[in-house]
Amino acid sequence: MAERAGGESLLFLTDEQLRKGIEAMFFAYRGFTADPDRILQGLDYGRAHHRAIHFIHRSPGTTVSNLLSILGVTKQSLNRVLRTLIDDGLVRSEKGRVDGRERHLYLTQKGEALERQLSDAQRARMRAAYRAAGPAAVAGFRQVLEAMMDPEMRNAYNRLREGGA
Amino acid sequence: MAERAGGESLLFLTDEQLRKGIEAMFFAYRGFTADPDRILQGLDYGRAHHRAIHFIHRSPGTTVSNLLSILGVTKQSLNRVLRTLIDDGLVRSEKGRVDGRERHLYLTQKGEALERQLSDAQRARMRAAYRAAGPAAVAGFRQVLEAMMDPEMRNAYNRLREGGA
DNA sequence: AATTTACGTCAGCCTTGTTGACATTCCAAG
DNA sequence: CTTGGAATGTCAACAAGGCTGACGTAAATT
Repeated sequence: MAERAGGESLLFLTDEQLRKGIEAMFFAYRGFTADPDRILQGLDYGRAHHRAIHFIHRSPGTTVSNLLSILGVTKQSLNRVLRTLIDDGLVRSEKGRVDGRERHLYLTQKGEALERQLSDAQRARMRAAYRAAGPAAVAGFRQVLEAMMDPEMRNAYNRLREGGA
Repeated sequence: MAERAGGESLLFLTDEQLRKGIEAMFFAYRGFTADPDRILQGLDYGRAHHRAIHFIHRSPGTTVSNLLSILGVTKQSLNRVLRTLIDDGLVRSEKGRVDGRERHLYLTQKGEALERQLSDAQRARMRAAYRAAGPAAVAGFRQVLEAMMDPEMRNAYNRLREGGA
C-alpha cells in the first residue's frame, strides 16, 4: 500500500510512523531539558529563568516586549522571573535612551556565567546526539522541526537566525 | 576550518549550529503541543491528562507504576490526573486479578473518543511537517531525537516500539 | 491635551510538579 | 500462622509558573 504514481513511497506518513515521531518528541524533549533542569534545581531557578537567560544572552539589549513575543508568555509571568533575576544580579535592566518607555535587558557577568554553565550542558548533549546521528540526519532534524513550528514562531526563529539585538 | 583528516566536515558540530538546534527544539515543541493544548483548554484538562490518555491508549491494561516510569512524574502527581479521568468516565481502573495491588488502566469509549480527537490534531501537524520535509529528513529527525534521549527513556521508547501492554 | 504604548505590579486562580503520611495488598521468613 | 517488608495506590499540603483582570506611571504620539 501507499506507493505513489511517481514511485515515491509514502510509508513514512502512516499513522504508526507519525505516532512514533510524536513519542520521540516527547521523550527527546525530556532529555533536552534534563541537564539544565538539574543545574537550576538548588539555585532557586527553573526552566522559565533558563529561557529568559538564553534569549537575553542571545540578543543583548532586547526589550521586555521583544522577549514576551519570543517566549509566548504573559508579561506578569515574565516579570516575576525577570524580577528575581534582576534582584539576584544576573540581569541588568536599562531604561531606553531613544525610547524611554522601553527597558533593555543585558546579562551581568554573573548572568553570563550561569548562561555558559547551562548552555554548555545543553550543547554537550546536543553535540553527542549530532555526532551520533551524523550531518545528514542533523539536516533532516532541523528541517522537520522548522516545519513543525507555528508560522509565527518560525518567524521568530528566523529573525533570531539573522542576528543580533 | 574543521575539516577532518578523513574529509568529513565537522561544521555541523559548531556551537552556532548547536545553538540553532536548541532553539529549533524550543520553538518546535511549542508547535507540537499547541493543537492538543487548544482542544484541552475549556475541557478541564491539561497536558498531563493528554499524556496519560496517550499512553493508556497505546498500552491498554498498563499499570499505574508502568505509566509512572514512562511519564517520569511522581505517583501522587499522576494519581490526581488519573483520578479526574476516572471520575469523568474517560478511564477505567481495574484491580489486578493476579496481583491485587496493581490497577490496570483502560480507556472507555468516551476516553477513546477524546484520544482520537487529540491525536488526530497532533498527527495532522506532524504529517504536514513530515510531508514538507520528506522521508530522508524524517529519518534524520528520528535518529537525532533518539540520540538525544536519556538511556532510560530510550529504553521506554523502544519497549513501546515493540508493542502492546 | 488626550490617547496610546511599554512596562511594572498587585491580587487571585489553575495546572502540575513536589514531599510526607498512610492504607492496602502481597510475599516471604520466622 | 503471623509478622514484617516491599510494592502499590490514595489523601493532604505546598511550590513553581502559567493565566486573567485591574491599575499606575512614564513616555511617545496625535
